[in-house]
Amino acid sequence: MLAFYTKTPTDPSARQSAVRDLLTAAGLKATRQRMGLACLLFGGPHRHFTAEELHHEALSARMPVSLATIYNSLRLFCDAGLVRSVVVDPSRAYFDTNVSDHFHFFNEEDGAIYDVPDGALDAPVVPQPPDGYVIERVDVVVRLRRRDSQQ
Amino acid sequence: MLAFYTKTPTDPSARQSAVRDLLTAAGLKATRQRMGLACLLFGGPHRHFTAEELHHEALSARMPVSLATIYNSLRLFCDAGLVRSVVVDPSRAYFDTNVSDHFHFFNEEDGAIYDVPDGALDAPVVPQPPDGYVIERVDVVVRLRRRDSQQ
DNA sequence: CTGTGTGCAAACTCTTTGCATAAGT
DNA sequence: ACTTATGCAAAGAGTTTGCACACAG
Repeated sequence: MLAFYTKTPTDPSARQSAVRDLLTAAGLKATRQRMGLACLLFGGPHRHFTAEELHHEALSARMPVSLATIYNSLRLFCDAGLVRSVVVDPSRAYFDTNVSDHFHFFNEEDGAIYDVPDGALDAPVVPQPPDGYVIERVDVVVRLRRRDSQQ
Repeated sequence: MLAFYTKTPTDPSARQSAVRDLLTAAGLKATRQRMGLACLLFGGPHRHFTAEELHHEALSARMPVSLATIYNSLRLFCDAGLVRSVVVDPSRAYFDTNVSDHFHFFNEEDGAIYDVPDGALDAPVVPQPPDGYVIERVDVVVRLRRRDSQQ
């Protein structure tokens, strides 16, 4: 999938089939809606987004998709490892097209998420998990506030 | 507040007034419901809980409180620094009576939260925040899975 | 063709809010 | 007394689901 990012075809039809391959390789049927969403998500640089944002974006791009399908597709993409969820806000689900290990800045005031640049934050030393458990993932969220914001 | 934990009075009426002091010191009116909730939360060792759990617990302890009041009180306690929120699950708000800096294990399967023992995980080196922002907090969540659980 | 995905609307969960009543200082 | 908190029920957000129709393989 990384390859997809590093050499996304600019030719529309080649790109179309690259997206199709991406989906089928993940074991997903290449429906019109999923193709459209995958194009939006994987056609450019990595990004963070909510279901709602992706929905608006799809509608703006003249891809009629229902919000329910957005949620369904995102769950499938997540299970397939094409995107990952970012848990930063208890009231909204965020997603990230960058599924590699990395950490996040989160601005609670406007809901913006940025990647912490690689190396800016030492990978935490993984602690011993409780007996009988294995570590699935270590999430690090650096919560931000505008410097001039009062509390 | 730490003092409250290290020397919670066992004498009921002394304890009652310790809880009252805790609330008024935080600038909160000491109502019956808040006193009851504060007793449940701060009377023993530190704990993690959801609004729903606290509600059940209060009802079991014969303290009739509405769920709305639980939510209102938790928000106030949070603002007052008596408890902190733990963001681990996009569908539920968790709270923690331990407001000091520490990290969490989270078992997604049953929703259980444990503290990572101090020293088991190096405090991450705090990265340079984006211009104009200051770091409010660094959250670290170690997601767990049962060793024998398939995916 | 056959099975799966989609859209819509309605259900569902968690959380917040409005308003009349009750309680704290 | 005066002000603020409470309880209830209803509203509100975000997400999921059921079912009829449409579409991909």
